[in-house]
Amino acid sequence: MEPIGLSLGQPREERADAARNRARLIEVAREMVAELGADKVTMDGLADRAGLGKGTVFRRFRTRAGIFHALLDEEEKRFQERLMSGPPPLGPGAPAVERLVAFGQARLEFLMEHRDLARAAIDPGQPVAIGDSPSLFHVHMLLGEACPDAAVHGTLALQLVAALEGPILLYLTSADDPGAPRPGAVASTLGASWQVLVERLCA
Amino acid sequence: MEPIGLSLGQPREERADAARNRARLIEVAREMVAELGADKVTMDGLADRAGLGKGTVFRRFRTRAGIFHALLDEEEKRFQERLMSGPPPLGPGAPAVERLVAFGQARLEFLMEHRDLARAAIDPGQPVAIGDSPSLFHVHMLLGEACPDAAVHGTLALQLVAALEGPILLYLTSADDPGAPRPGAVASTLGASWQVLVERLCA
DNA sequence: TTCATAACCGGACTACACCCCGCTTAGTGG
DNA sequence: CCACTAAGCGGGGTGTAGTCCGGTTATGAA
Repeated sequence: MEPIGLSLGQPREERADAARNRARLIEVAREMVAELGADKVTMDGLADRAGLGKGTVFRRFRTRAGIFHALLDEEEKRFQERLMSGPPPLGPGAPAVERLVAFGQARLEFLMEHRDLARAAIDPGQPVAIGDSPSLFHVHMLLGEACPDAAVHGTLALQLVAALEGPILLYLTSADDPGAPRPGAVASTLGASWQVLVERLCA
Repeated sequence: MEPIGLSLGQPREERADAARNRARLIEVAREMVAELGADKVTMDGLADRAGLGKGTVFRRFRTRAGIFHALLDEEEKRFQERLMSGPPPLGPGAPAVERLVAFGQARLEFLMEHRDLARAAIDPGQPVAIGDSPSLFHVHMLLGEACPDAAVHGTLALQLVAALEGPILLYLTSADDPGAPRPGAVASTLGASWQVLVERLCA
C-alpha cells in the first residue's frame, strides 16, 4: 500500500547526521573566515578542518558562494527581526518615508559590516537572487505606502535596492584594502545621499 | 650616455608583435563569444585557436574577465561617442534632466544588448572599476547641472549609476535563460522607472 | 650588419571549484 | 531486533584560471 496523504513541500526532512554536519560546517567556516579571511577559505580546507569529505561540503552548499550565503543568512535573519518587530523608525510604527530612510541607513551599515561575506556570497555566472530578497520586499512595501502615485513600484523598488546595495557589492574595494576609507564613513556618506534620494522621490 | 628627455607615461610603447597578438586575440575572442557564448570561452581554448601560448593570453589580459572587458571596451567607445558628439538629447544641446533621462535609457539598451559580455567582464573578488567609469563621470556632470542643490553629488551619482546598471549586472538572469523576458521589454520598463527617479529627484 | 637588452613567448605546473559513483548509515516497517 | 531503502558520505578525478621561468625575438644603437 501507498502511504496516505500528500507529500510535504520538502520531500523529506533532512537526516539527523546531515543536519549535524551542516551545523559543524557552518561553525568551522565561520572560524576560518574570521581567521583567514573569506577569500582564503577553500572547499578542501573546510572539509579537512571539519573532518568531513569534500563531497559533503558540496552537497550541503552546492557552490563555494553557497557557504558564504549560508553564513550571511544567519546574520540576515537577525536583521529581519529588527525590521519586523524592532522599535521604529526601523520597525513598524513610523511614517513610511522615515522607515525607508532608516532602512537604507541600517542596511548600509549591515552590508558594510559584512561586506566580505556579502561579496563572497555572490555566485559569478549566477544572478543574485533578488526576487525573493527581503530587502526588495520591504522597499517595495514601504514605497507603495510612501508614494502610491509612482506607478512603476516594482521596478523602482528594484532600482532603489540596487542604488543601496550596488555600491557596496559592486564598486567598493574590499575590506583589507589598505587605502580604503573607514567603513563607518562610507556607510554614513551613502546613507546621507540615500536620504536625499528617498525624500525627493516621495515628496 | 643616457638618452635625453623624460620617459613617457607608458614606459615604452607596446612592441609590434605584442600589438599584433592582442589584435588577433581580440578578434578570435569575439568569434568564440559569438559562436559558443561567453561562458564557454576558456583561456586555453582561446590560446589554441589563436595559435598562441596561454602565457601570452594572460600577459595581454591579466584575467579571464579582462578579455571580456577588452571586448566590451570597444563597444563602450562607440557609446561614448554618442554622448560626446551625437545628437541631443543624448548628446549635448538638451537640458540636463532630459539628457540624464536619455542617457539612462540608452545605457540600459546598451547593457541589455551586451549583457553577457558585461556580466563576464566582472572580475569576482575584484571591485568593478567605477571610479574612472565614463558613466559615473557623465551622470555626475549632468546631475551637478540639473540639481545644483543636491549637496551630495558624488555619492548620489554613484547610487544612480548603481540603480541603472545594478539590476542588469547583478540581478537579471542571463541571456540564454529560456524563461527570461524580452530584452527590449526589460530595458524599457527599467527606463520608465529611471525617468521617474530622475525627474522627481531634480524637480 | 651586428650586438645588447628588454620585452615577449610558450607550455609545463599549481591550486582550486566542482563532479561522480561505489560504499556506508540513518530511519522505517515488520 | 532485523531487513530494506534512500539519503548521505568520501575522496579520487576532471577542467580551468592563473603562475613561472628558460628560451626567443623585436628593436634601437654602434
